[in-house]
Amino acid sequence: MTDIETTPLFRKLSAFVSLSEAEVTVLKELRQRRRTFTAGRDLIHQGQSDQDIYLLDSGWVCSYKILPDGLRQIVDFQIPGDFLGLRSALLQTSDHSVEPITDIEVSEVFVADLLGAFARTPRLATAVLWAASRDEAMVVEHLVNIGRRDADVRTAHFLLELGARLALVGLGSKEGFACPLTQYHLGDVLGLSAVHVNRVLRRLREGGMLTVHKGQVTFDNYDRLIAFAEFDPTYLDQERPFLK
Amino acid sequence: MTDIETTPLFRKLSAFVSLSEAEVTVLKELRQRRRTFTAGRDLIHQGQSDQDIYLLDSGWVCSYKILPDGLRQIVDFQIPGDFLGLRSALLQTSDHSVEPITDIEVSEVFVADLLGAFARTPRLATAVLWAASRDEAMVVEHLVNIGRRDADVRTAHFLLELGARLALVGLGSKEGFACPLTQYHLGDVLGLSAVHVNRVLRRLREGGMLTVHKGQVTFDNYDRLIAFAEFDPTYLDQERPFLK
DNA sequence: CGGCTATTTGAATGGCATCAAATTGGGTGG
DNA sequence: CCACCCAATTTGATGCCATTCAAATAGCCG
Repeated sequence: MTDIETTPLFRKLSAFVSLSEAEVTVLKELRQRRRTFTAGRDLIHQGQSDQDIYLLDSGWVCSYKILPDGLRQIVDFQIPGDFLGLRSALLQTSDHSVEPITDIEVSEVFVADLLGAFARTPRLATAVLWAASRDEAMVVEHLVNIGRRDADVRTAHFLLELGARLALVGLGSKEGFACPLTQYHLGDVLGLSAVHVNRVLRRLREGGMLTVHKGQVTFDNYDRLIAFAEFDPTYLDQERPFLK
Repeated sequence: MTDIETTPLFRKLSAFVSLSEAEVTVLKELRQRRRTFTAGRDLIHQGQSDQDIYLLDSGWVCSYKILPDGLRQIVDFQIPGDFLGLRSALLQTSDHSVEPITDIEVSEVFVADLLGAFARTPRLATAVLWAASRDEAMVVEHLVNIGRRDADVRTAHFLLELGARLALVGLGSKEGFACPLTQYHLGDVLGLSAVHVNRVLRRLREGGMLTVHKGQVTFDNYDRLIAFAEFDPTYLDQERPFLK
């Protein structure tokens, strides 16, 4: 296993709380078996109970819900350093499914171990609560996006936000980012049909704002794009650890 | 102050973890000044930083975001026992505003006290993490509702879910519940115009499913309604404490 | 009773979905 | 290396759901 201080989870939690030697050790011991999953095969099924928690080491996954009529809504994408199934474990039953978009590597974490770690190192519990709050803030922004913005602004805003998240872990910049999502994925996350996503992307491209092509999102004019999308670029910033 | 064991927060956390005598004492000591706010005046402003946390004792509030063009999206309603501003405090700046819908009573909780309580009684931290997960699950369900259901089903589903939440704290039943929301509130929470909400409510009424009148939501035919709304009535159930 | 807010209804517009079909491109096996 | 296949992308045509604008009615409070 690589040195923990370079892992995405450590980097993420460090943004909130300066972890002590002992806390890092606890964090390290949480990780059990390393596992890999292939793209497209669900890791967690809606309705499943008592499944384990995973920590995403590499690759992309999405959490989604399926409605009775087969429509799908993607709630969020997870990138390295994110927990998979933490909420499901706490609530004892999964309210959503989780599907790998690319092949992924995860570390298994046992629920009992995690709760034990919280008991022994409370600052870790607070740090995980912080991370959960950050996830919730992203879902909330997503909700507003779907509820109140039209398709063009919504799409631009979503891609900017995804780029900002990826930039935080070194996987993107103002130029753009590598993106394995299809137009079907984009439709399901944006609450649009894939056909309409295609038209939206064409308008954004012809407006000189962004291009999506061959697994690459390119911001052609970053400043015009953030103005158009009403995007707040400071949104995900976390400049200083909160808990000393 | 009333006996803590009858407070909504205690009832809620007890659904997840059996609290010890010592933990109850800590919970009791968290509550500082009791304050009241009048309907319509924001308690927390979008963009504000370093504000305190409140615990809602009575009344209804909503959390919302305002877009640059003035459109509003209500993210969630809070009812007694819910924290206000917990996420904002952890993230150090508020990504949303909070407005009382009715006159409300809150207890002030200092951030430092709460973090201190987590350090001394880790089970409390886990319980609050559980409560936060439950809140996130509700936001996720709301997201799916807006993203993928048409206006009629969306509205029916939302009112059923609100009724279920209220039933958990003794404020509603299969018959219906008292509801201070206007059609503007419903529009802003459902991502619809108030005018269209009116038409939707008429269709639901004429379909014999539910009636909204004079601050009262009445489920005229509960079974037909849950079938129509694709509502899972077990959704918020929490039958047994998870942490012994 | 007057004034305000919330509700209700109508008519016209438009954004997005749906259905259908053509085209592109990557991957695979012969 | 080419032929083929399948998935993803692209474009057109049509219809509907929800918005917007407008105005009337109902209900509540001072």
